Amino acid sequence: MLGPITLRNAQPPARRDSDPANTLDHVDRQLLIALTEDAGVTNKALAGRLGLAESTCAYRVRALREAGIITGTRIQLDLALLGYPLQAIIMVRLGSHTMANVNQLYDALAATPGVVQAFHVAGADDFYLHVAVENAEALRDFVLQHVTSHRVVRQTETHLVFDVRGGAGVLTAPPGR
Amino acid sequence: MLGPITLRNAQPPARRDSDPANTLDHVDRQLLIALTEDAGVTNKALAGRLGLAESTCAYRVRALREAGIITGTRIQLDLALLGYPLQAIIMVRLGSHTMANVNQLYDALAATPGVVQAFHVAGADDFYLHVAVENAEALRDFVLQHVTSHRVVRQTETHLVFDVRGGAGVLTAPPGR
DNA sequence: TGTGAAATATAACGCTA
DNA sequence: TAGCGTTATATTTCACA
Repeated sequence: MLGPITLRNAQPPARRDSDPANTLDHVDRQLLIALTEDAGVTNKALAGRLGLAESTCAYRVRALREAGIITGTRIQLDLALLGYPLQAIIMVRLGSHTMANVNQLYDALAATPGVVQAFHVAGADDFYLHVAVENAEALRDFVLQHVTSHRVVRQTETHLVFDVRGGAGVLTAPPGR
Repeated sequence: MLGPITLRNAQPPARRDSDPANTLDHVDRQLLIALTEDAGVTNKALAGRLGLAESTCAYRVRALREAGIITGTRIQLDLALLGYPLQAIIMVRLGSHTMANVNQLYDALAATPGVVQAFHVAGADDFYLHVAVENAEALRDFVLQHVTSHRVVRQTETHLVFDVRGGAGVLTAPPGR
């Protein structure tokens, strides 16, 4: 695996400071695309796929991590197999929008078990919560116990999720190239 | 890295068939939590953290993959650093809901560059698209060129995303244990 | 970019409880 | 059946040319 990196002598990331996107060349882009499809690919396979030397490939991936472009790697779980087959988007609207209220609630909601992702958004609603639960009853309990129980929450709206898909992402069509 | 696996003789996943969630023991749970935090952790470190033998640790992770609980690993990208600092949720409502219409549009939207995630939902709206774009102009163009350009799309509503966070996930509080 | 050597990870095996 | 330790193989990492 292209694991944690500690650079000792070289200083690769200097190049992507002020305008990172424009310093990403075609090879970097291809690397990111390949790694987005499967982060578990070995350096050898990755190098072979792009026609790079293994040493070069490892170096560039390391540089992408150092530059902060790649922020980490996550596993993907089958939530249904884990016993949480029901997903929903819960839209949360506050009654009071002081900075403290908003931030505290955001922290609390994101830390609530069952929350897969939390969006802080502009507009009439304040947060969208993507949650996964065991069943309809658990969903009701989730909203009552962990969302509307917060004083600042004025209103919620729960939308059942039939399906979620990872999208194409941003890397398929180079922006300025 | 706990990479792609090709089992040759052993058949580990037999145990989690009919009721997978209930066969997940505490060790599996801890493994998934650790891997969710950082999928790039080495097997050695993972084994050490949980107090398992390395061989056992590797075996269990492999079994989780074989069972389909772990469906893959993805890298996380800093979208802003990549030149896409603006994120939005676009709610999409159709005018006609034939199965073919819905599925075709879902496919098309998910495959559109810039789409990070696509939700197919119940209710008045049909899809929520989480998108990342270069700037406000690109967002407008995205909606006009890639969403409302589809005939079946009756209405869209775009909500700016201030911030997204990964939530606590489903694994922090064991369900039946 | 390539090479080689050391460190590490993985897969497979046999043994134990 | 699950866990452990060992071995052989594969892979990564790092230093140097």
